[in-house]
Amino acid sequence: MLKEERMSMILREINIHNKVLISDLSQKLDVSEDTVRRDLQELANSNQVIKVRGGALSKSYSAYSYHEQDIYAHREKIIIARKAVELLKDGMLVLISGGSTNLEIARLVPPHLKITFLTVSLSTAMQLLEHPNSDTIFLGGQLSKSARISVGGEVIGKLAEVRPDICFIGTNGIDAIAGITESDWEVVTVKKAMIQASGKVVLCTIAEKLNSIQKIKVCDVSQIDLLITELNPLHDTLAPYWNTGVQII
Amino acid sequence: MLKEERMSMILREINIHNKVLISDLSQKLDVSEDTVRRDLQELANSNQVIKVRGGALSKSYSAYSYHEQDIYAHREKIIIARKAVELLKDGMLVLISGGSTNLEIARLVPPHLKITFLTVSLSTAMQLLEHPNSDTIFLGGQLSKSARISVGGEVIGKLAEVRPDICFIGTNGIDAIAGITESDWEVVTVKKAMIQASGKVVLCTIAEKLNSIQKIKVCDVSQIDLLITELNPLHDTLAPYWNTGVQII
DNA sequence: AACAAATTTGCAAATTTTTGCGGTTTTTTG
DNA sequence: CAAAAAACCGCAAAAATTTGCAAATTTGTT
Repeated sequence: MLKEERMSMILREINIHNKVLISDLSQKLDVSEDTVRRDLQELANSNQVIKVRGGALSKSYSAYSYHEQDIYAHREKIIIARKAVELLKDGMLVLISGGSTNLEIARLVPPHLKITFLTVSLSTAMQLLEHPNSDTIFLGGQLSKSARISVGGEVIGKLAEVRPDICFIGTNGIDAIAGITESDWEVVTVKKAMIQASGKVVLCTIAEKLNSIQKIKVCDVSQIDLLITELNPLHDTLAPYWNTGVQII
Repeated sequence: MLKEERMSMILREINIHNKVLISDLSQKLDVSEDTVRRDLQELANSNQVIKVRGGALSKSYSAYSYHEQDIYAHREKIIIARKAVELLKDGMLVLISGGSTNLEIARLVPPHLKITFLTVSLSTAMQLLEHPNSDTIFLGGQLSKSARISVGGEVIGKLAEVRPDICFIGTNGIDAIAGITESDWEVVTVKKAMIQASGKVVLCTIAEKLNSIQKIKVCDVSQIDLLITELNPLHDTLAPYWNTGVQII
């Protein structure tokens, strides 16, 4: 294995877990702990990670995260993202929205895939730029301060011109009867347009959001093709959704 | 086997796998490791691959990329940004490009100002979102991995539809005779359009970049309205620009 | 076709970089 | 304070690169 390859695997590991242990890496990469230590030192020298005793931390974990609220329910979101990236295939046109779950998906896109991503989220776009083989297109427009995505007519217009194979959206509210609901009018408008545009709609959300209702409706559950949570599809919590026509994984 | 034939096979291999080992190639192509090494060196010199010890990596393999989080010449850039934000007035439509100097400007926009910003840079946009009173509009399009800005027809088209009061751009090369020059064709195209669109063009650059020339021309110095560096306008280094018609502060 | 010039290739020796390991020092933790 | 874990140090083996050079190959010209 090339040194740079090894170091990029370390970086990737740090991006995913926000931390690494020297002992883990040594085992996983099949090199001595000293080598891992030297690699981490080098990455720290070039300001790419933060070296700490026993391992290293993601820079974003300490420095950047003044926006991103310390990624709530990170573990669950990783489980969801792992399921989500399974759906990706070479050559796809993929629409991906904002939110921390989608950001996690962007992090976990397998490096070898060649995909064209469309996004409206600044942080998702930044993450996707790290991917070696994929193109990213940002659908521009007025930026929403709260959601940190572009909203308004400009985006809606663009969304009417594309036909993505698949679309990943998150949500703050989903209920078997009330459907998908949000609290921000502009965000709802964009999500509606995203759902309208896409061949297959995937909703990714932690189980906590199940059975919660917000003020503005995005769509019915039946308009979602696939629902991804961190739970087993047969878990009781998901029972209300078993007969809504949506596939659950 | 012809040399060019061999080198194109190497390139293909790199494009498929994102990396190659000299030992592998030597065996597969039935030439000595030295020959492969020289080939890779040549491909690296012409900027087609990234040479590393033991093999080479695809250029797009950004994992080992050095996106400098720590800002080079930060002190100087703050001086420049302080001068730049003096130009901002309530109600302006301001176009602002990427680069660390412009990011610094975005940081230092006085909180009370009500401004509408247009930008093509992800990091600048993120910074501008922190501003309490200003709106930010992102001009979307295909994102350039290296420059981390949107490029291509989509952006150029949008730029033709707006008429900002003022535009802040940075550069890697400025020379009194050669003009403003850059090394990335896509970036040059966007900057040209930005200059074309704007009422007043402000170039912000650290003195180190003065009198350096890159490969592709953006415009003549005379097309710039205002040049901002960290130096006193009467400093010797700026002498070549005194009679170019550009105002210096 | 022949031949000289220029380029390319392979080889071996010298050099540099990387890596693992044992011993020592420093830091953490109870 | 003492035991354990991690980091540091120096060294030697292994791997990769550089360099000089001669042989082989390609190119251009008559």
